[in-house]
Amino acid sequence: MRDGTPTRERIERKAMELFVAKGVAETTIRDLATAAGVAEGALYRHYQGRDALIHALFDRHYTAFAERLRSVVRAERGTRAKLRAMIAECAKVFDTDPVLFQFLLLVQHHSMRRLDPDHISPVDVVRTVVAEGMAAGEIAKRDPELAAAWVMGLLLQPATFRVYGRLKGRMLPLVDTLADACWRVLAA
Amino acid sequence: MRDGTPTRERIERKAMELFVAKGVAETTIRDLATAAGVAEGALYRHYQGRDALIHALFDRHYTAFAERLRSVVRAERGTRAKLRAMIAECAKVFDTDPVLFQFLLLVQHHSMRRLDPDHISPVDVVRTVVAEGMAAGEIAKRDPELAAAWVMGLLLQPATFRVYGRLKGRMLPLVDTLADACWRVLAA
Amino acid sequence: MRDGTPTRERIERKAMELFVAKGVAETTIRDLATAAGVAEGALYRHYQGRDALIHALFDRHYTAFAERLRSVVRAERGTRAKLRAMIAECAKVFDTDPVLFQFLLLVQHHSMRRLDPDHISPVDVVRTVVAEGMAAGEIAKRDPELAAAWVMGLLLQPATFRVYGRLKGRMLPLVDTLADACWRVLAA
Amino acid sequence: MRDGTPTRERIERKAMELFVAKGVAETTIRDLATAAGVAEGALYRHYQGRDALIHALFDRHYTAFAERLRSVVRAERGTRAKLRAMIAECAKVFDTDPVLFQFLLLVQHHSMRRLDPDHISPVDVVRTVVAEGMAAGEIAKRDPELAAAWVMGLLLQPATFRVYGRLKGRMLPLVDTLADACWRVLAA
DNA sequence: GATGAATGAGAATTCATTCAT
DNA sequence: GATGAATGAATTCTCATTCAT
Repeated sequence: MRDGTPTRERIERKAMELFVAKGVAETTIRDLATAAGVAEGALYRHYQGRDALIHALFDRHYTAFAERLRSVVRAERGTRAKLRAMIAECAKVFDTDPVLFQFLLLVQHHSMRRLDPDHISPVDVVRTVVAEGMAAGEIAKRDPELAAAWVMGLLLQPATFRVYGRLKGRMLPLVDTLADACWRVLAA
Repeated sequence: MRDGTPTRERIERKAMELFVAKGVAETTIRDLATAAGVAEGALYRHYQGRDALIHALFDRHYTAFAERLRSVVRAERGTRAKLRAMIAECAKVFDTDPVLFQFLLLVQHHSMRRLDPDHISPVDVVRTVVAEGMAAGEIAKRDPELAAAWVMGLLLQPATFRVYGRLKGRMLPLVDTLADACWRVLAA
Repeated sequence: MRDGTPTRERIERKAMELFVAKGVAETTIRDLATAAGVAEGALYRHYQGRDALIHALFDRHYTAFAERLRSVVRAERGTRAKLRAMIAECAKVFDTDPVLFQFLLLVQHHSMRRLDPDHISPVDVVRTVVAEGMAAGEIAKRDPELAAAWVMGLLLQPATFRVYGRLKGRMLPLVDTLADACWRVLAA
Repeated sequence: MRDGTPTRERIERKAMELFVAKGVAETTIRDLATAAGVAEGALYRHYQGRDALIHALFDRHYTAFAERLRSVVRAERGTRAKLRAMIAECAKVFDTDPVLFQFLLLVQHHSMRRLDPDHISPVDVVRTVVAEGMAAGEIAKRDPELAAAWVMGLLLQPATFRVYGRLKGRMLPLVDTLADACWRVLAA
């Protein structure tokens, strides 16, 4: 332990930072080892190989994030409140740990195709909320996949703009604005 | 010319297909040469190197696509009609040439970050339309970047879902649905 | 071509020499490349990888040697003459190209298990000769595999002793001695 | 002691098995540690390093085996009986402990080449027996190294065929057959 | 004595690019 | 313009050995 953090954790944190900063394909084992302050070979005690490390990282955080969403959703009553809670949770992550948020954004382009199918994904959580909202007559009936896509698009595209600098400032103050936009799109 | 198509065009077409199918970073010169039916060295007749090929490809199509959007927008009067026209144009590209659509809007690569700043981008076109709509009082006044992000999110996220198989069918029949959604989000 | 020999041939010749001199497992790609006078990467244009190179080399020479044996056997009439011809051929190889002979000796410890089963092996040639000799009543009837093992043992063990320096001199002068020994063991 | 066997013995037994099964060069310290049920570092308590382990293992058993041969030889009178006794002893080892037999006589490794010169080897025992047989006029006079090679070849090649599955069954029933073959080859 | 994470020196492999033909 | 062998610099991965616990 170079700085008190267990090696494995340090590797994963630095890996996430590098993946976000340079891209997954552009980050080498050497980059990871240097950033984590260990020898290259040390990574192979913790992961089978580069791909395994990447996959483990995506899998774990993607699932953990889905659980977080599910948890905040469960704490609310009514579709609108649930949507708002999800958006607030995302905004909180974005503002508190932008690296994690951006890392999760990368998922689409990498692991999505080969994620453990029995793990739930954030998309599933959104989909469930809107599907239940339709069943309850709170929002208009349509393909729940499309509705879920809209919710995600209304949230993720602004986040992406923020990442690329087109939008400034934190996301948390935008929560109500974003939630309202979702509601206008979905409402019955 | 192996099949009547000039070499350069064949290279670019196959390159785009590979970039979309495997990712830009994962596609090697050898892959490109094999797919295009030429020797590896031949690529260097046409481009300075790998990066130059990627950049040329992206730059050309990205700008052309922006021009197409600008052109359909110019043909319409009124923000709602302009938005619908842009969405229809995107849907047309998505259905006719999904490879091009993914290459331009969904595939991650470095070229996205370092576009020639004097070239307009599709995002700029969208931004201009919503900004003008706000100025004309047709849609609610807010940060035009945010509004542009919403329009793009409402379009691109469903497209992404289609690519990954969560949504089925073509995009063209969805045009009105998508345009309506945009309108609900933006309208004054 | 560094010395007029095509690269691929040069690689294979040097590889054989190194495998015999240092052992297969102890010979690195770098060793091979250096000996052949090419860059390490160049090997990968000719072989998929290290294992493929080794396998190709064994496979080719083992099969070629079996063909040589079959050919000299076909030219003779009578089991005794056939045996003598095989032994003479082996001795000739041993004296002319000791590296090749030793390389073939290595086969047992490597590729034997995974040789292409439709290729004939030197062992098969020997086995066929003794089996036909038994059928013709020229040599005693017994398990042809055992008889073949004996013939090979009487030949290969002296060869091995020569390699390790326990026996001196060339093999060719020993041909009649070896053939007689075989005959004493096998004869009816 | 994981299973009652002292650690050191367990390591050596498992090492021998792995060396025979995968080859000496192909067996890693990790393989050895895993098979023996100890940590990698623990091996260094017992041996200076990998090579020392291999050497110790080979040296000890090779010498012990030579002693066994010498002992059975001493118990017999007459060259024919001595040869038969050696062959029987080998067959017994082959049938009882095939791993040991293969490790000593069939597996290729460097230790074979750098044996302590003051230790006798099984080959020396054979050589002595045939040399004495020649001196006693019991077998034909010729190069004793060649005669020793023949004896070993007539024994080891069938053993090799058994290992690779060309011959079936145990070696012990073959003892007389093998001894007779040796005798036919060597006899005056 | 034992553990297993960590090291560091290779080893195999990949790949953009060059160049003789 | 075209070819594909060759280069050489990275890159991933392996593994004997060390060392703090």
